[in-house]
Amino acid sequence: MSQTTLQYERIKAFVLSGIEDSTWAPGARLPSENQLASQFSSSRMTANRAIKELEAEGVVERIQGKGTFVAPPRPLQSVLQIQGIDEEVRARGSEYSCRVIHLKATTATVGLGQKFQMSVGSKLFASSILHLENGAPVQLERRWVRPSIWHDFLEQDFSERTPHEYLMGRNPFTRGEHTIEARLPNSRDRRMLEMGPSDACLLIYRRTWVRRTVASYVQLLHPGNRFQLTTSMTR
Amino acid sequence: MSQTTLQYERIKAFVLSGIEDSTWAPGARLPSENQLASQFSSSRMTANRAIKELEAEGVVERIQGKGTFVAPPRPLQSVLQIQGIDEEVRARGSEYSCRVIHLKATTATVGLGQKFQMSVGSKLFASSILHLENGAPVQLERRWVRPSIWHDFLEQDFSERTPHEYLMGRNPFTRGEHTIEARLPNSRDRRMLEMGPSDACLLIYRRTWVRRTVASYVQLLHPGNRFQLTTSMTR
DNA sequence: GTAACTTACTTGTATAGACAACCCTGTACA
DNA sequence: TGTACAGGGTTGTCTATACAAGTAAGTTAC
Repeated sequence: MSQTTLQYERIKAFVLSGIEDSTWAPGARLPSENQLASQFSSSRMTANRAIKELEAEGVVERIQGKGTFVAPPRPLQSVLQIQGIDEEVRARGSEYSCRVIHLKATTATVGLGQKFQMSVGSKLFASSILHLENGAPVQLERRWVRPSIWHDFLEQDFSERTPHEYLMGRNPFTRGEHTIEARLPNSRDRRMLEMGPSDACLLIYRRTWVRRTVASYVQLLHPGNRFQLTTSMTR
Repeated sequence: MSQTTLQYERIKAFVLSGIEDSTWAPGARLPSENQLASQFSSSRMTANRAIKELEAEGVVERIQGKGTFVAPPRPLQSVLQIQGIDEEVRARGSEYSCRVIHLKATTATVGLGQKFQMSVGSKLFASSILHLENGAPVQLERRWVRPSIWHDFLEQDFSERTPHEYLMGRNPFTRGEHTIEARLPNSRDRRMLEMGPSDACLLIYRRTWVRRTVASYVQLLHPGNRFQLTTSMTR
């Protein structure tokens, strides 16, 4: 083993380059573990590790008894990182501030009851916060949380620490779901976000789970001319 | 090995359940491979496999010479699958149809030149297609592609096969980037999408790369009341 | 002709052992 | 006092082997 590079890395690189330069097209069968092992004078376990990692990376597919095949190209997946609006604003080099509109206990309406999978009238905590970038509103956040998960939600000072930060610190979400749509704001929200009469809103709904229970539901309202969502795609 | 479940799966389950019920908190040190191996009367390689898979799944972190530790919770990532609008419509059980507005050669404006990283006036192919769900417009697609990558773009019949399908079949994207915003449509687009005067648009810009060159740029215009983007989040 | 069996090859799992690379701590030495 | 070293524990890589399980094709028996 006087090789400077690792054995399994060399085998991975060999297979990968063969796929890159189309020596093996998608669906084509690759050399077996034994063939690779003898070609690189390694043990089968080392070839196995190399190919198994390529499988985990989605590059190849393996079928017991048949062989290893180049995986077909998969659809692109777009990833958008969910971080706090305050970090996002500061990351752009802008000054962040916020105004707490209200913070109170309330009861579940029909819509909220469905979202939380709880009966109408159950207790919920609600908050409404306006987030500003250099003094201009960029997000109106309406949030409902399940009291049993964050019982001291109402005692927080959200002008110091955003709800997002507080919730994540206490009980990190384990799952979430987004819905994004565009619409015109009602007159109250338009005034709040200081939007012109012909500006549209980007509206994001986010529902999060802690383990198996719905933990929070958020509506994020953005002025369309001052906010953009960007994501990047990879396979 | 008369166990019905696999050894490495049993070890993984053991460690995972310990993390789930907070026996080991984030940052805590897990038993070493040798300890796990003797506890499960397996070989160290089997314990190694179990823990290495947990590392690949992001559950634990390993430091050579020190040990294995419970990984801190990472930010949620939201994934939205990019598929053709036709598949999306059909997946909802609706009838898909489309109208090709135009399909022609054109030249790069200042904006397009920047997007494609090419000089103003360079040749580009352009298409404009209206996608309908049960006869109602759901997406107005304006697309520009680099001729050198898809030289027979203009000869395609996009009423038969969508541009997305054609492009992916010929030269699958290797990278992409999205921008999402909300705005009111101009009167021409509003007519085209059969939208009411108070309906907003969800506007998605998508730029894609094939290897290192910008390959296509798309504007997707959706009527806000007939279209929603949904995504799910995982760690 | 067809069904059952055999054989060869594939991947999947597991073992026992070896040495390397790295971290930490305690100890001996200057 | 401070530095160098040794030892023991940890993960990282690799070997050689074994058997199980699945696929495919050929062969035999009926």
